[in-house]
Amino acid sequence: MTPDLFGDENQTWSEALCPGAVVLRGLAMPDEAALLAALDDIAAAAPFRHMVTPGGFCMSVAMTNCGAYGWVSDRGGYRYDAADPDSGRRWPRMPDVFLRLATDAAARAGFDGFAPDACLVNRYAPGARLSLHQDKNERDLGQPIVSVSLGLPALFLFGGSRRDDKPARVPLTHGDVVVWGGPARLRYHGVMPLKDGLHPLVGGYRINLTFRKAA
DNA sequence: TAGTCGCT
DNA sequence: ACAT
Repeated sequence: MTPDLFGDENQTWSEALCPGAVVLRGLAMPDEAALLAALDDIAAAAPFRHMVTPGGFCMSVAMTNCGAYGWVSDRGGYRYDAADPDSGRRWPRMPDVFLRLATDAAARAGFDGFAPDACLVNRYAPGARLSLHQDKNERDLGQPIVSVSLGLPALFLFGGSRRDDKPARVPLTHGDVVVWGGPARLRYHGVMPLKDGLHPLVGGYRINLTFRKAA
């Protein structure tokens, strides 16, 4: 199934057209205040930073992590590391409110037993973007990806298994959760440059929580 | 190619 | 295309 079949820009995808991928719109967040407070605690312990790609470019998205493992990038490549390279300390533990949200969303998307040990926290300021890429540094590709959107809206690009497959354009906003796994696990994805705005709870940013089973 | 840049 |  190719992403072309999704059709027009504003058309939402469906499980029927994209096996293994689900968008949960406005997922109920039982304790949104606790979620955002936990986010602040993580950023205080492991500050957002702009990582460098193997090509030597500074990423526009600012990142931090929580959980047993964190995704890091430098001139040596991409990898998961139990320690924050900036501090040498372990990443902050994954808050229970994060874990519940991720496992509930995965279960609702048909992936029972998801037990993430890594949560990459991406912060998009206006103009920040992520070019098309695959998540393939995880040990067990049988485990899905759970992506939680907070704050400003963004246009998510969901492509095929080849870089030159035309991506579907999926608008995502605060409270949306995308889950992909199984046949969709290695699909290319990215985010268009963020537009300016102000979210009442999050401010002038989009925050994305990406849950993975890294090890 | 988790990048950027330049030309059609 | 470029360069990692």
